[in-house]
Amino acid sequence: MWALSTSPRGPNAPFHHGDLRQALVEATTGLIERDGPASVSLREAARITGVSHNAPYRHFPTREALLAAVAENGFRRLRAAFEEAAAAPDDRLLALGQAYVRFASANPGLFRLMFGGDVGKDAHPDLRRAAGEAFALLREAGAQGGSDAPREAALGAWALVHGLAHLVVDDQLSDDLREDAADGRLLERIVQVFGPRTAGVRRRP
Amino acid sequence: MWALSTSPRGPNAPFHHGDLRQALVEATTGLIERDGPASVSLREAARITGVSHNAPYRHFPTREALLAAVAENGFRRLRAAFEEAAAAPDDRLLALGQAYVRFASANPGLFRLMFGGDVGKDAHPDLRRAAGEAFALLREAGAQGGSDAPREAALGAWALVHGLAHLVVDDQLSDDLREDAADGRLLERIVQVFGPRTAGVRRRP
DNA sequence: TCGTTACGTTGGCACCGTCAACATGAGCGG
DNA sequence: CCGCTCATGTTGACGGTGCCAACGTAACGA
Repeated sequence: MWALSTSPRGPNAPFHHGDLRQALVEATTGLIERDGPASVSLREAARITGVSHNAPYRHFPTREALLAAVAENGFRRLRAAFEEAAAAPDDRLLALGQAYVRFASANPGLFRLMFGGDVGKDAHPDLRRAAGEAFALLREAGAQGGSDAPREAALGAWALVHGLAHLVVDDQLSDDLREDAADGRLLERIVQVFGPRTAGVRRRP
Repeated sequence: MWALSTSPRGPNAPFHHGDLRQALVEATTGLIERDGPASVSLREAARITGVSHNAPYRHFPTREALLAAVAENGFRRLRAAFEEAAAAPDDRLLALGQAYVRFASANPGLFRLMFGGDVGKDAHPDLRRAAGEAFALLREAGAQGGSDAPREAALGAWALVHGLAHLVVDDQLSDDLREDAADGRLLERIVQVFGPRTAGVRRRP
């Protein structure tokens, strides 16, 4: 899905790259998905992009900053997925949850980077902001659930979906379950037997 | 909580350490809690333990094997916590969930190592076994929930608690929520508005 | 046209994981 | 009690990594 070489950049390429920053983010995204966030290397990203091992430092002060940019990009993509899911005519909250798990299944490495705690949102405010914007839709949909304890209900829903996504990306589920999780069926089944306790929330009777 | 130096081992310590393997596991556990699983170094663990940088290789074929041993130890401790919680007279499943979140709150680094996917259970069967044994109690308690879809109910309960634990260790919760999560109150409140939909699952009312 | 400056390169440092060769001494057969 | 064996620990080396410092290149505005 992710081409590791964004632009080969032959031996007599121009001195200036053009958009090295974006190229590095894309190359790193590919590396993360291939090797996991822990073993991604600044130097290899540079190699793939076709620049010297120190060029990245003109755009990112540190390796973690590069990873933060990749994670930030991930949160933007997650928000786009949420927006698409929120347009669904049926159960909006379920659709958002399914989008969440689907995103994690499709980009396990990226998901682990975004939520693995290796980047540290405190040191990267832009990352925190992007994450907050991604979850705005989710909070909004959770708040209008009609529960008498909306805070707890929303948190429970988030925890349930977040946990399911983690079980997928950390490979804790059997193959068939992982498959069912990826396309949303598993979450649908879970929600049928396990959800807000308040009255009349059974969707699609 | 974890002393980083297990035994200073002065300059004229005996050639043989005695129980280097265990000492390395303990030192590494401390390092993980201090710096996170990603930035723990074999050489520093050796330094702390007071041996040369290559001594660990007599006990662990690779850095990942050392981390796997630490994670395995973590699963044993988690199982002990489960056993203690299962003795609770009240709601056993809730008590197990609270123990789960409490363990994560008390050992965030270790929890991230155990579930972060950086170790890979496939390559370390002992780790997989220890994890399975830790969850035996949880599965058992989940199965006797009396739901008409026990598989989905148990998975939902696991996902909810697992997700809540991840939200804690990955620092996604506000301070007061994290505190409430650590001592089990938050999970109790969540379960009151969000739980199995089937009737009569409240044990010992 | 020419200087400023953003962007990229070369070279070096300390640290890391890992391999190979060697040193030590605990434990056992005699 | 001696001496051998071999598990355990040490020294030294190699390539790779993140990052720093110094330098080259060319895009662009005065």
